[in-house]
Amino acid sequence: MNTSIAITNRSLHDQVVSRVRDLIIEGILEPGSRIDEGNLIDKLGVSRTPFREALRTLAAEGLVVVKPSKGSVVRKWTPAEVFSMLEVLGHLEQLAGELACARATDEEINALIALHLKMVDYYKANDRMPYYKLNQEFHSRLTALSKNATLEEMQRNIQARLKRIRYIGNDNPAAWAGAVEDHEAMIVALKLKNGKRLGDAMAKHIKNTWDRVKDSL
Amino acid sequence: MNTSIAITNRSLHDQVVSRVRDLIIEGILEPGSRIDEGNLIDKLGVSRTPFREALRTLAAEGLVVVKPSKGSVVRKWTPAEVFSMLEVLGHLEQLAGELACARATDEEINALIALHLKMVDYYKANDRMPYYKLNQEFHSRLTALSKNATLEEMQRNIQARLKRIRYIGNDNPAAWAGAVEDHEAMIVALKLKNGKRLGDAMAKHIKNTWDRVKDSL
DNA sequence: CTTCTGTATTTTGTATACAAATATAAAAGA
DNA sequence: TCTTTTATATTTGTATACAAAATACAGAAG
Repeated sequence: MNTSIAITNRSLHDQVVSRVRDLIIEGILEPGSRIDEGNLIDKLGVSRTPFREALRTLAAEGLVVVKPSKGSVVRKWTPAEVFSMLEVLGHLEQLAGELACARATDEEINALIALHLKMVDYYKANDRMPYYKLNQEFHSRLTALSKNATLEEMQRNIQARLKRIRYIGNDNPAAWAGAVEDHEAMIVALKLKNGKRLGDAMAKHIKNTWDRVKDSL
Repeated sequence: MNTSIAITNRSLHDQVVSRVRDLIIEGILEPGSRIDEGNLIDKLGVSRTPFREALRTLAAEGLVVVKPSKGSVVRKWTPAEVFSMLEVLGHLEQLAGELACARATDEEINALIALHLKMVDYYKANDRMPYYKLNQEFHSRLTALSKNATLEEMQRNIQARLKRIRYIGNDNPAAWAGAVEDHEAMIVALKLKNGKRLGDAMAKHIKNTWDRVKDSL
Protein backbone atom coordinates (compact mmCIF):
# COMPACT_ATOMS: atom_id res chain seq x y z
CA MET A 1 0.00 0.00 0.00
CA ASN A 2 1.01 3.52 -0.53
CA THR A 3 -1.19 5.49 1.83
CA SER A 4 0.26 8.27 3.89
CA ILE A 5 -1.18 9.82 6.98
CA ALA A 6 0.97 12.92 6.68
CA ILE A 7 -0.95 16.14 7.16
CA THR A 8 -0.47 18.15 4.04
CA ASN A 9 -0.66 21.72 5.20
CA ARG A 10 -0.07 23.12 1.77
CA SER A 11 0.70 26.79 1.65
CA LEU A 12 -1.79 29.12 0.03
CA HIS A 13 0.80 29.72 -2.64
CA ASP A 14 0.82 26.09 -3.70
CA GLN A 15 -2.93 25.85 -3.62
CA VAL A 16 -3.39 28.97 -5.70
CA VAL A 17 -0.83 27.79 -8.24
CA SER A 18 -2.57 24.50 -8.86
CA ARG A 19 -6.03 26.04 -8.76
CA VAL A 20 -5.21 28.77 -11.29
CA ARG A 21 -3.25 26.34 -13.43
CA ASP A 22 -6.33 24.17 -13.62
CA LEU A 23 -8.52 27.16 -14.48
CA ILE A 24 -6.21 27.87 -17.40
CA ILE A 25 -5.97 24.28 -18.59
CA GLU A 26 -9.73 23.82 -18.35
CA GLY A 27 -10.19 26.96 -20.39
CA ILE A 28 -12.18 28.77 -17.73
CA LEU A 29 -9.54 31.44 -17.94
CA GLU A 30 -9.22 31.92 -21.67
CA PRO A 31 -5.93 32.37 -23.52
CA GLY A 32 -5.23 36.04 -24.07
CA SER A 33 -7.71 37.20 -21.44
CA ARG A 34 -6.75 39.49 -18.59
CA ILE A 35 -6.44 37.99 -15.15
CA ASP A 36 -8.58 40.13 -12.88
CA GLU A 37 -6.70 40.09 -9.61
CA GLY A 38 -9.39 41.66 -7.45
CA ASN A 39 -12.04 39.36 -8.78
CA LEU A 40 -10.02 36.15 -8.48
CA ILE A 41 -8.67 36.74 -4.99
CA ASP A 42 -12.27 37.25 -3.87
CA LYS A 43 -13.36 34.00 -5.46
CA LEU A 44 -10.37 32.10 -4.11
CA GLY A 45 -10.60 33.74 -0.72
CA VAL A 46 -6.95 34.67 -0.43
CA SER A 47 -5.10 37.94 -0.22
CA ARG A 48 -3.04 39.51 -2.93
CA THR A 49 0.31 38.36 -1.57
CA PRO A 50 0.07 34.60 -2.16
CA PHE A 51 -1.93 35.22 -5.31
CA ARG A 52 0.72 37.41 -6.86
CA GLU A 53 3.44 34.97 -5.86
CA ALA A 54 1.46 32.27 -7.63
CA LEU A 55 1.30 34.41 -10.76
CA ARG A 56 5.08 34.62 -10.75
CA THR A 57 5.33 30.85 -10.57
CA LEU A 58 2.85 30.42 -13.39
CA ALA A 59 4.69 33.04 -15.44
CA ALA A 60 7.93 31.11 -15.02
CA GLU A 61 6.08 27.97 -16.11
CA GLY A 62 4.99 29.82 -19.20
CA LEU A 63 1.25 29.74 -18.60
CA VAL A 64 0.88 33.42 -17.73
CA VAL A 65 2.45 36.64 -18.95
CA VAL A 66 2.97 39.42 -16.43
CA LYS A 67 3.04 42.81 -18.11
CA PRO A 68 4.68 45.36 -15.81
CA SER A 69 2.17 47.84 -14.43
CA LYS A 70 -0.48 46.47 -16.77
CA GLY A 71 -1.50 43.25 -15.18
CA SER A 72 -1.34 39.63 -16.20
CA VAL A 73 -2.88 37.71 -19.05
CA VAL A 74 -3.29 34.03 -19.78
CA ARG A 75 -0.59 33.23 -22.28
CA LYS A 76 -1.82 32.69 -25.77
CA TRP A 77 0.32 30.64 -28.11
CA THR A 78 0.92 31.41 -31.72
CA PRO A 79 0.72 28.45 -34.12
CA ALA A 80 4.50 28.78 -34.59
CA GLU A 81 5.01 28.44 -30.85
CA VAL A 82 2.79 25.39 -30.66
CA PHE A 83 4.72 23.86 -33.52
CA SER A 84 7.99 24.59 -31.73
CA MET A 85 6.65 22.93 -28.59
CA LEU A 86 5.69 19.80 -30.47
CA GLU A 87 9.01 19.76 -32.27
CA VAL A 88 10.82 19.78 -28.93
CA LEU A 89 8.38 17.43 -27.23
CA GLY A 90 8.73 14.92 -30.02
CA HIS A 91 12.47 14.99 -29.73
CA LEU A 92 12.36 14.70 -25.94
CA GLU A 93 9.99 11.76 -26.07
CA GLN A 94 12.21 10.10 -28.59
CA LEU A 95 14.99 10.26 -26.03
CA ALA A 96 12.58 9.09 -23.35
CA GLY A 97 11.68 6.07 -25.46
CA GLU A 98 15.28 5.11 -26.05
CA LEU A 99 16.20 5.48 -22.40
CA ALA A 100 13.10 3.67 -21.22
CA CYS A 101 14.01 0.59 -23.23
CA ALA A 102 17.45 0.61 -21.67
CA ARG A 103 16.42 1.33 -18.10
CA ALA A 104 12.89 0.18 -17.37
CA THR A 105 12.21 -3.08 -15.54
CA ASP A 106 9.87 -5.71 -16.97
CA GLU A 107 7.46 -4.93 -14.18
CA GLU A 108 7.30 -1.28 -15.13
CA ILE A 109 6.82 -2.15 -18.76
CA ASN A 110 3.99 -4.52 -17.96
CA ALA A 111 2.27 -1.86 -15.89
CA LEU A 112 2.42 0.49 -18.85
CA ILE A 113 1.02 -2.18 -21.16
CA ALA A 114 -1.86 -2.64 -18.76
CA LEU A 115 -2.52 1.10 -18.89
CA HIS A 116 -2.48 0.96 -22.67
CA LEU A 117 -5.04 -1.84 -22.70
CA LYS A 118 -7.32 0.18 -20.49
CA MET A 119 -7.02 3.04 -22.95
CA VAL A 120 -7.97 0.74 -25.81
CA ASP A 121 -11.06 -0.25 -23.86
CA TYR A 122 -12.08 3.37 -23.48
CA TYR A 123 -11.42 3.90 -27.15
CA LYS A 124 -13.65 1.00 -28.13
CA ALA A 125 -16.34 2.29 -25.78
CA ASN A 126 -15.92 5.72 -27.37
CA ASP A 127 -15.41 7.19 -23.92
CA ARG A 128 -13.33 10.21 -24.68
CA MET A 129 -12.69 11.95 -21.37
CA PRO A 130 -11.18 9.04 -19.42
CA TYR A 131 -9.15 8.13 -22.50
CA TYR A 132 -7.75 11.63 -22.61
CA LYS A 133 -6.80 11.54 -18.95
CA LEU A 134 -5.09 8.17 -19.24
CA ASN A 135 -3.29 9.42 -22.31
CA GLN A 136 -1.64 12.17 -20.28
CA GLU A 137 -0.64 9.59 -17.72
CA PHE A 138 0.65 7.24 -20.38
CA HIS A 139 3.10 9.81 -21.68
CA SER A 140 4.20 10.90 -18.22
CA ARG A 141 4.75 7.35 -17.06
CA LEU A 142 6.65 6.38 -20.17
CA THR A 143 8.88 9.39 -19.68
CA ALA A 144 9.35 8.42 -16.05
CA LEU A 145 10.76 5.09 -17.23
CA SER A 146 13.69 7.00 -18.69
CA LYS A 147 14.80 7.53 -15.08
CA ASN A 148 15.87 11.02 -16.06
CA ALA A 149 14.54 13.71 -13.70
CA THR A 150 15.32 16.63 -16.01
CA LEU A 151 13.63 14.95 -18.92
CA GLU A 152 10.55 14.34 -16.81
CA GLU A 153 10.46 17.96 -15.72
CA MET A 154 10.80 19.38 -19.24
CA GLN A 155 8.23 16.98 -20.60
CA ARG A 156 5.78 17.89 -17.84
CA ASN A 157 6.25 21.58 -18.52
CA ILE A 158 5.60 21.35 -22.24
CA GLN A 159 2.74 18.94 -21.61
CA ALA A 160 1.10 21.52 -19.33
CA ARG A 161 1.40 24.22 -21.95
CA LEU A 162 -0.13 22.00 -24.60
CA LYS A 163 -2.84 20.40 -22.51
CA ARG A 164 -5.62 22.78 -23.45
CA ILE A 165 -4.74 22.83 -27.14
CA ARG A 166 -4.44 19.09 -27.36
CA TYR A 167 -7.80 18.53 -25.77
CA ILE A 168 -9.54 20.84 -28.21
CA GLY A 169 -7.81 19.45 -31.27
CA ASN A 170 -8.45 15.79 -30.66
CA ASP A 171 -12.16 15.48 -31.08
CA ASN A 172 -12.38 13.97 -34.53
CA PRO A 173 -12.70 10.20 -34.92
CA ALA A 174 -10.00 9.72 -37.54
CA ALA A 175 -7.48 11.58 -35.40
CA TRP A 176 -8.34 9.45 -32.40
CA ALA A 177 -7.99 6.22 -34.35
CA GLY A 178 -4.59 7.39 -35.57
CA ALA A 179 -3.46 8.16 -32.04
CA VAL A 180 -4.45 4.70 -30.85
CA GLU A 181 -2.54 3.14 -33.73
CA ASP A 182 0.54 5.18 -32.80
CA HIS A 183 0.31 3.93 -29.24
CA GLU A 184 -0.01 0.37 -30.47
CA ALA A 185 3.27 0.76 -32.34
CA MET A 186 4.91 2.23 -29.28
CA ILE A 187 3.81 -0.66 -27.11
CA VAL A 188 5.18 -3.19 -29.59
CA ALA A 189 8.56 -1.49 -29.57
CA LEU A 190 8.55 -1.24 -25.80
CA LYS A 191 7.82 -4.96 -25.46
CA LEU A 192 10.81 -5.67 -27.68
CA LYS A 193 12.85 -3.14 -25.69
CA ASN A 194 13.88 -1.75 -29.03
CA GLY A 195 14.90 1.78 -28.09
CA LYS A 196 15.48 3.10 -31.57
CA ARG A 197 12.12 1.82 -32.70
CA LEU A 198 10.27 3.17 -29.67
CA GLY A 199 11.97 6.52 -29.98
CA ASP A 200 10.99 6.81 -33.61
CA ALA A 201 7.43 5.73 -32.89
CA MET A 202 7.11 8.40 -30.21
CA ALA A 203 8.60 11.11 -32.39
CA LYS A 204 6.21 10.13 -35.15
CA HIS A 205 3.29 10.17 -32.73
CA ILE A 206 4.06 13.76 -31.75
CA LYS A 207 4.49 14.71 -35.38
CA ASN A 208 1.02 13.35 -36.03
CA THR A 209 -0.27 15.39 -33.12
CA TRP A 210 0.58 18.54 -35.03
CA ASP A 211 -1.59 17.42 -37.93
CA ARG A 212 -4.43 16.66 -35.56
CA VAL A 213 -4.14 19.97 -33.80
CA LYS A 214 -3.01 22.60 -36.27
CA ASP A 215 -6.39 23.51 -37.73
CA SER A 216 -7.85 24.46 -34.38
CA LEU A 217 -5.28 27.20 -33.71
CA MET B 1 20.72 50.34 -36.30
CA ASN B 2 19.01 48.72 -33.46
CA THR B 3 18.93 51.37 -30.75
CA SER B 4 15.81 51.96 -28.77
CA ILE B 5 14.94 55.03 -26.76
CA ALA B 6 12.34 53.21 -24.72
CA ILE B 7 12.62 53.89 -21.00
CA THR B 8 13.11 50.62 -19.25
CA ASN B 9 11.52 51.02 -15.86
CA ARG B 10 12.23 47.50 -14.73
CA SER B 11 10.22 46.33 -11.75
CA LEU B 12 11.99 45.47 -8.54
CA HIS B 13 10.89 41.91 -9.11
CA ASP B 14 12.82 41.64 -12.35
CA GLN B 15 15.87 43.29 -10.89
CA VAL B 16 15.90 41.04 -7.85
CA VAL B 17 15.49 37.94 -10.01
CA SER B 18 18.50 38.71 -12.15
CA ARG B 19 20.56 39.92 -9.24
CA VAL B 20 19.95 36.82 -7.11
CA ARG B 21 20.32 34.57 -10.13
CA ASP B 22 23.76 36.04 -10.67
CA LEU B 23 24.66 35.61 -7.01
CA ILE B 24 23.84 31.93 -7.36
CA ILE B 25 25.66 31.44 -10.65
CA GLU B 26 28.72 33.28 -9.38
CA GLY B 27 28.72 31.04 -6.33
CA ILE B 28 28.38 33.91 -3.85
CA LEU B 29 25.27 32.14 -2.66
CA GLU B 30 26.51 28.59 -2.31
CA PRO B 31 24.55 25.49 -3.35
CA GLY B 32 22.75 24.03 -0.35
CA SER B 33 23.07 27.18 1.71
CA ARG B 34 20.10 28.92 3.28
CA ILE B 35 18.91 32.14 1.72
CA ASP B 36 18.74 34.65 4.55
CA GLU B 37 15.78 36.80 3.63
CA GLY B 38 16.33 39.54 6.18
CA ASN B 39 19.96 39.86 5.32
CA LEU B 40 19.51 39.91 1.56
CA ILE B 41 16.63 42.36 1.43
CA ASP B 42 18.79 44.75 3.46
CA LYS B 43 21.69 44.39 1.08
CA LEU B 44 19.48 44.71 -1.98
CA GLY B 45 17.47 47.54 -0.47
CA VAL B 46 14.05 46.12 -1.27
CA SER B 47 11.15 44.95 0.84
CA ARG B 48 10.10 41.39 1.36
CA THR B 49 7.28 41.46 -1.19
CA PRO B 50 9.27 41.74 -4.43
CA PHE B 51 12.03 39.61 -2.94
CA ARG B 52 9.73 36.73 -2.14
CA GLU B 53 8.10 36.98 -5.55
CA ALA B 54 11.59 36.72 -7.03
CA LEU B 55 12.25 33.58 -5.00
CA ARG B 56 9.13 32.00 -6.51
CA THR B 57 10.40 32.77 -9.99
CA LEU B 58 13.82 31.33 -9.20
CA ALA B 59 12.21 28.27 -7.65
CA ALA B 60 10.22 27.66 -10.83
CA GLU B 61 13.45 28.03 -12.80
CA GLY B 62 14.95 25.35 -10.59
CA LEU B 63 17.69 27.44 -9.00
CA VAL B 64 16.10 27.68 -5.56
CA VAL B 65 14.11 25.35 -3.35
CA VAL B 66 11.42 26.86 -1.14
CA LYS B 67 10.78 24.71 1.91
CA PRO B 68 7.39 25.61 3.41
CA SER B 69 7.77 27.44 6.72
CA LYS B 70 11.48 26.70 6.75
CA GLY B 71 12.88 29.13 4.25
CA SER B 72 14.67 28.80 0.95
CA VAL B 73 17.96 27.24 -0.02
CA VAL B 74 20.10 27.44 -3.11
CA ARG B 75 19.40 24.27 -5.00
CA LYS B 76 22.19 21.75 -4.88
CA TRP B 77 22.35 19.17 -7.62
CA THR B 78 23.19 15.54 -7.15
CA PRO B 79 25.62 14.04 -9.66
CA ALA B 80 22.70 12.02 -11.06
CA GLU B 81 20.74 15.20 -11.64
CA VAL B 82 23.67 16.86 -13.38
CA PHE B 83 24.05 13.80 -15.57
CA SER B 84 20.35 13.93 -16.42
CA MET B 85 20.66 17.60 -17.36
CA LEU B 86 23.56 16.91 -19.68
CA GLU B 87 21.75 13.95 -21.18
CA VAL B 88 18.79 16.19 -22.04
CA LEU B 89 20.92 19.15 -23.06
CA GLY B 90 22.94 17.00 -25.42
CA HIS B 91 19.79 15.71 -27.04
CA LEU B 92 18.29 19.20 -27.30
CA GLU B 93 21.42 20.63 -28.85
CA GLN B 94 21.49 17.77 -31.31
CA LEU B 95 18.06 18.89 -32.44
CA ALA B 96 19.25 22.49 -32.45
CA GLY B 97 22.13 21.57 -34.71
CA GLU B 98 19.93 19.74 -37.18
CA LEU B 99 17.40 22.55 -37.32
CA ALA B 100 20.07 25.22 -37.55
CA CYS B 101 21.50 23.65 -40.68
CA ALA B 102 18.06 23.62 -42.24
CA ARG B 103 16.95 27.09 -41.18
CA ALA B 104 19.92 29.42 -40.65
CA THR B 105 20.94 31.95 -43.27
CA ASP B 106 24.51 32.17 -44.55
CA GLU B 107 24.84 35.50 -42.82
CA GLU B 108 23.90 34.01 -39.45
CA ILE B 109 26.30 31.14 -39.96
CA ASN B 110 29.14 33.49 -40.81
CA ALA B 111 28.48 35.53 -37.70
CA LEU B 112 28.76 32.38 -35.63
CA ILE B 113 31.99 31.41 -37.34
CA ALA B 114 33.38 34.84 -36.49
CA LEU B 115 32.43 34.26 -32.86
CA HIS B 116 34.16 30.90 -32.94
CA LEU B 117 37.37 32.47 -34.29
CA LYS B 118 37.33 34.99 -31.47
CA MET B 119 37.05 32.13 -29.02
CA VAL B 120 40.03 30.40 -30.61
CA ASP B 121 42.02 33.61 -30.12
CA TYR B 122 41.18 33.67 -26.43
CA TYR B 123 42.10 30.02 -26.20
CA LYS B 124 45.49 30.63 -27.77
CA ALA B 125 46.03 33.58 -25.43
CA ASN B 126 45.04 31.32 -22.55
CA ASP B 127 42.45 33.89 -21.50
CA ARG B 128 39.92 31.78 -19.74
CA MET B 129 37.21 34.13 -18.53
CA PRO B 130 36.30 35.81 -21.85
CA TYR B 131 36.47 32.41 -23.54
CA TYR B 132 33.98 31.05 -21.04
CA LYS B 133 31.62 33.94 -21.61
CA LEU B 134 31.75 33.63 -25.38
CA ASN B 135 31.22 29.90 -25.03
CA GLN B 136 27.87 30.51 -23.35
CA GLU B 137 26.97 32.86 -26.14
CA PHE B 138 28.11 30.42 -28.78
CA HIS B 139 25.72 27.75 -27.58
CA SER B 140 22.83 30.18 -27.14
CA ARG B 141 23.31 31.67 -30.58
CA LEU B 142 23.62 28.29 -32.24
CA THR B 143 20.40 27.23 -30.57
CA ALA B 144 18.78 30.46 -31.73
CA LEU B 145 19.55 29.47 -35.31
CA SER B 146 17.11 26.59 -34.89
CA LYS B 147 14.37 29.24 -34.97
CA ASN B 148 12.55 27.29 -32.31
CA ALA B 149 11.47 29.42 -29.34
CA THR B 150 10.68 26.48 -27.06
CA LEU B 151 14.03 24.89 -27.76
CA GLU B 152 15.77 28.15 -26.93
CA GLU B 153 13.88 28.47 -23.68
CA MET B 154 14.60 24.92 -22.53
CA GLN B 155 18.25 25.22 -23.49
CA ARG B 156 18.57 28.51 -21.62
CA ASN B 157 17.00 27.00 -18.53
CA ILE B 158 19.28 23.99 -18.38
CA GLN B 159 22.24 26.18 -19.27
CA ALA B 160 21.49 28.41 -16.26
CA ARG B 161 21.32 25.42 -13.94
CA LEU B 162 24.63 24.10 -15.19
CA LYS B 163 26.49 27.38 -15.44
CA ARG B 164 28.17 27.22 -12.05
CA ILE B 165 29.11 23.57 -12.34
CA ARG B 166 30.50 23.97 -15.82
CA TYR B 167 32.67 26.87 -14.82
CA ILE B 168 34.22 24.97 -11.94
CA GLY B 169 34.81 21.80 -13.90
CA ASN B 170 36.50 23.34 -16.88
CA ASP B 171 39.76 24.56 -15.45
CA ASN B 172 42.12 21.89 -16.65
CA PRO B 173 44.10 22.41 -19.89
CA ALA B 174 43.34 19.06 -21.51
CA ALA B 175 39.58 19.56 -21.01
CA TRP B 176 39.78 22.99 -22.56
CA ALA B 177 41.71 21.75 -25.57
CA GLY B 178 39.10 19.03 -26.04
CA ALA B 179 36.28 21.56 -25.92
CA VAL B 180 37.92 23.70 -28.59
CA GLU B 181 38.35 20.64 -30.78
CA ASP B 182 34.67 19.81 -30.38
CA HIS B 183 33.74 23.31 -31.44
CA GLU B 184 35.99 23.05 -34.46
CA ALA B 185 34.10 19.95 -35.57
CA MET B 186 30.79 21.72 -35.04
CA ILE B 187 31.86 24.66 -37.16
CA VAL B 188 32.94 22.37 -40.01
CA ALA B 189 29.56 20.66 -40.00
CA LEU B 190 27.74 23.99 -39.84
CA LYS B 191 29.68 25.31 -42.82
CA LEU B 192 28.63 22.22 -44.77
CA LYS B 193 25.07 22.67 -43.48
CA ASN B 194 25.20 19.00 -42.64
CA GLY B 195 22.52 18.73 -39.98
CA LYS B 196 23.11 15.14 -39.01
CA ARG B 197 26.82 15.77 -38.61
CA LEU B 198 26.35 18.97 -36.61
CA GLY B 199 23.77 17.35 -34.38
CA ASP B 200 26.08 14.45 -33.63
CA ALA B 201 29.01 16.79 -33.00
CA MET B 202 26.95 18.78 -30.50
CA ALA B 203 25.67 15.70 -28.74
CA LYS B 204 29.21 14.41 -28.49
CA HIS B 205 30.41 17.76 -27.16
CA ILE B 206 27.92 17.63 -24.32
CA LYS B 207 28.81 14.02 -23.63
CA ASN B 208 32.41 15.12 -23.25
CA THR B 209 31.27 17.85 -20.89
CA TRP B 210 30.18 15.18 -18.44
CA ASP B 211 33.69 13.71 -18.42
CA ARG B 212 35.18 17.12 -17.85
CA VAL B 213 32.81 17.93 -15.05
CA LYS B 214 31.97 14.76 -13.17
CA ASP B 215 34.93 14.69 -10.83
CA SER B 216 34.17 18.09 -9.36
CA LEU B 217 30.73 17.09 -8.09
C1' DC C 1 -18.61 66.40 -33.59
C1' DT C 2 -13.54 65.27 -32.82
C1' DT C 3 -9.32 65.82 -30.26
C1' DC C 4 -6.98 67.30 -26.37
C1' DT C 5 -6.17 67.79 -21.48
C1' DG C 6 -6.70 67.56 -16.73
C1' DT C 7 -8.96 64.95 -13.03
C1' DA C 8 -11.11 60.98 -10.78
C1' DT C 9 -11.03 56.08 -10.43
C1' DT C 10 -9.11 51.79 -10.70
C1' DT C 11 -5.35 48.78 -10.83
C1' DT C 12 -0.75 47.58 -9.92
C1' DG C 13 3.71 47.74 -7.23
C1' DT C 14 5.87 47.90 -2.90
C1' DA C 15 6.22 48.38 2.06
C1' DT C 16 4.73 47.30 6.39
C1' DA C 17 2.01 45.00 10.04
C1' DC C 18 0.33 41.14 12.20
C1' DA C 19 -0.17 36.05 12.86
C1' DA C 20 1.63 31.54 12.84
C1' DA C 21 5.28 28.50 12.77
C1' DT C 22 9.98 27.23 13.74
C1' DA C 23 14.36 27.62 15.87
C1' DT C 24 17.02 28.97 20.03
C1' DA C 25 18.20 28.76 24.52
C1' DA C 26 17.45 28.78 29.43
C1' DA C 27 15.62 26.24 33.26
C1' DA C 28 13.89 22.04 35.44
C1' DG C 29 13.98 17.29 36.10
C1' DA C 30 16.17 12.61 35.58
C1' DT D 1 25.69 15.39 32.39
C1' DC D 2 22.02 14.64 29.55
C1' DT D 3 17.17 15.10 28.43
C1' DT D 4 12.98 17.24 28.44
C1' DT D 5 10.28 21.21 29.04
C1' DT D 6 9.01 25.78 28.63
C1' DA D 7 9.74 30.48 27.56
C1' DT D 8 11.66 33.66 24.12
C1' DA D 9 13.38 35.21 19.87
C1' DT D 10 13.56 34.73 15.04
C1' DT D 11 11.77 33.63 10.77
C1' DT D 12 8.17 32.73 7.67
C1' DG D 13 3.32 33.23 5.78
C1' DT D 14 -0.39 36.18 4.89
C1' DA D 15 -3.08 40.40 5.07
C1' DT D 16 -3.41 45.06 4.71
C1' DA D 17 -1.94 49.87 3.81
C1' DC D 18 0.02 53.15 1.12
C1' DA D 19 2.31 54.92 -3.25
C1' DA D 20 2.71 55.07 -8.06
C1' DA D 21 1.06 53.94 -12.38
C1' DA D 22 -2.37 53.33 -15.83
C1' DT D 23 -7.06 53.74 -17.34
C1' DA D 24 -11.51 55.98 -17.85
C1' DC D 25 -13.92 59.89 -18.41
C1' DA D 26 -15.76 64.67 -18.41
C1' DG D 27 -15.38 69.05 -20.04
C1' DA D 28 -12.87 72.53 -22.95
C1' DA D 29 -10.93 74.00 -27.24
C1' DG D 30 -10.69 73.57 -32.07
